[in-house]
Amino acid sequence: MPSAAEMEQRFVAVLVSLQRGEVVSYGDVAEVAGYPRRSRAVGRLLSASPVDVPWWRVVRSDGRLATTPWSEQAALLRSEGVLVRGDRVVASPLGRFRREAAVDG
DNA sequence: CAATTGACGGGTG
DNA sequence: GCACCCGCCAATT
Repeated sequence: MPSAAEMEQRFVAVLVSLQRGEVVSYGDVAEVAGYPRRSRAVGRLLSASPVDVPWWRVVRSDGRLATTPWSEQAALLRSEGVLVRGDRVVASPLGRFRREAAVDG
């Protein structure tokens, strides 16, 4: 059984692999890292932000940004070409881990 | 050790 | 959209 540190290390590996304009959900990061249903652990890692990772490319599974209306996240995403309306990501491919686009005007 | 707390996710009405 | 509900799991109290 991998330790919690190992798990977080895997999370980081996935996070740093995200490309510019690529958006994924917390659950996606956990699953791709090999730890399904560890979405909360991903959020906890980012809340601690112990490492240099593109945290702004991680949103909720429904496309909403972080719990609080962090204007910075929206700004960073827009700077990468991601369409953001209010606290929601729209017309985003949600990275290479999500096929659905939930495209809406 | 029990309860609470989150940058979560899905379901129901 | 809103209000609740439950499951989940590491850290904190």
